[in-house]
Amino acid sequence: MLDIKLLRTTPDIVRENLKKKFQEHKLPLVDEIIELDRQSRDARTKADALRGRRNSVSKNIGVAMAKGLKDDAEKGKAEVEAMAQELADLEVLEEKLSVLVREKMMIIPNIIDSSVPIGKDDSENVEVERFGEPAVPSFEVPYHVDIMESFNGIDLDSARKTSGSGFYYLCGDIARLHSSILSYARDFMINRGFTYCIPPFMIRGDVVSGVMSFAEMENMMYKIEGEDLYLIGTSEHSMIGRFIDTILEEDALPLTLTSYSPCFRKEVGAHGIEERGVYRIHQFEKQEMIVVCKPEDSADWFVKLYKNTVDFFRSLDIPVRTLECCSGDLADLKVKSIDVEAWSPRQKKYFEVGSCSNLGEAQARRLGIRVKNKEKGNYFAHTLNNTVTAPPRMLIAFLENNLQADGSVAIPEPLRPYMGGQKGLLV
RNA sequence: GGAGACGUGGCCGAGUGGUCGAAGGCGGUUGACUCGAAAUCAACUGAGCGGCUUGCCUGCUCCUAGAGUUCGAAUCUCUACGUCUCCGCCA
Repeated sequence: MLDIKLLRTTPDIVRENLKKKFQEHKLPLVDEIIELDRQSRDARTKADALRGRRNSVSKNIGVAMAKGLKDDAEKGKAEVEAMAQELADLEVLEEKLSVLVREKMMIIPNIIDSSVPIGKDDSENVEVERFGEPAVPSFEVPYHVDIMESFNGIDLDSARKTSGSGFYYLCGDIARLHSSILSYARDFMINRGFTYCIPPFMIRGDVVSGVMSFAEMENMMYKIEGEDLYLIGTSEHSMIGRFIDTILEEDALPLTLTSYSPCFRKEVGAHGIEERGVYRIHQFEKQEMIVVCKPEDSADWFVKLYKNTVDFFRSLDIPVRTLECCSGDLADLKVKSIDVEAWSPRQKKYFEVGSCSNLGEAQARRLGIRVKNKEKGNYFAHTLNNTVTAPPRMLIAFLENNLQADGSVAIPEPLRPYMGGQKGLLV
């Protein structure tokens, strides 16, 4: 959500941005909003004047009553009553217009960063950089479920019976690997100065509607029957929700947080949920990073954030690349976004394992996350979020890249302490 | 789950129909004193939106939310939501 003042004063910036995002169909909205905003302020001004008059007359009635001047008091009452209908009508109009302006403003996308590549859809996303050699071994790399099964590490059949498709039992060393990766990811981020948090895994409806659009809510969130509670789709939901309607002290910034949570997603409309395996599932776990900072710092934090993920994967010998989201594929709330993709030696291509986003002030404006400042006045913070790692999907990359010719899986050095010192998993 | 209490500014807390946007305190900022923001004293210190004469100007809105009573509501009525305490249950 943009500042309406930006639209009032420099509508061309907003129009230009719409064109860059290939949303020409929204261009008429700009003038519509400007006109509605003008009407809205006009109604507001008139209503304010009437309310002001009512307030002062009412005060005088009090004074007159105290002095026992009955006639003066009655005269005042009559005057207020006379303007009551006009005020009531104006207030209805005021409400109607301001809701309309807000609704339409919600549809206007955030101004994208000047560095975002222009493109229509995900086919035009741009590879930024590769890290590590995307090697293809001489032997054939099996499907990840087969690798897991070779260690008796997964039971999808039972999960289907108990919970349906899109769920899994991880067992033995594979389950241990899953937990180890999360623990390592947690410590990795703590070592980089982030504060570790475990947030609520369920949140109330008003928080949900604050942090996502209605469509997302319908397609992603599981609701607890009979309660106003939803299972979180990512810890970002509860981590950002924590700051709704708060005014932060400037010197408390930046907030650099890393959070763990299970994540629950309905994945309505997403294809591939039926795919056998743990690529797209209803339940997974994730180590996340969240930054709340001053506007001038968010661009730097964006780079730092995705580099953390790159470094994390590289420390586990997994080749990755960064793929920048082009203008047309960028969600409306985002200023800039980059995916971290891991190399799949089996598919001989990269696949998404993390997503780093700079939301600018858009999220903060929606949620009322402000920073206290006497001179400049309070302002909206910038918010960013990024995945450290999200197993079990991450395990696909891990197993494929660390698989040896004999079917064993090497455990990279940093992970060994979390795996009881094992150097590898033997079949 | 049963019973009761309560929801006021960054925090604590007063306020039961009329200069109440709200006493007092804590915290914060600034100034004085000082070698020194240790102590003391003084002043200032909620948020949002609008107007113009852009001023330390002015108007409106906000005391959980919504509806109602009234000339006028933080204060009265209703509803919803939330929180706390005790009991029960439980890792």
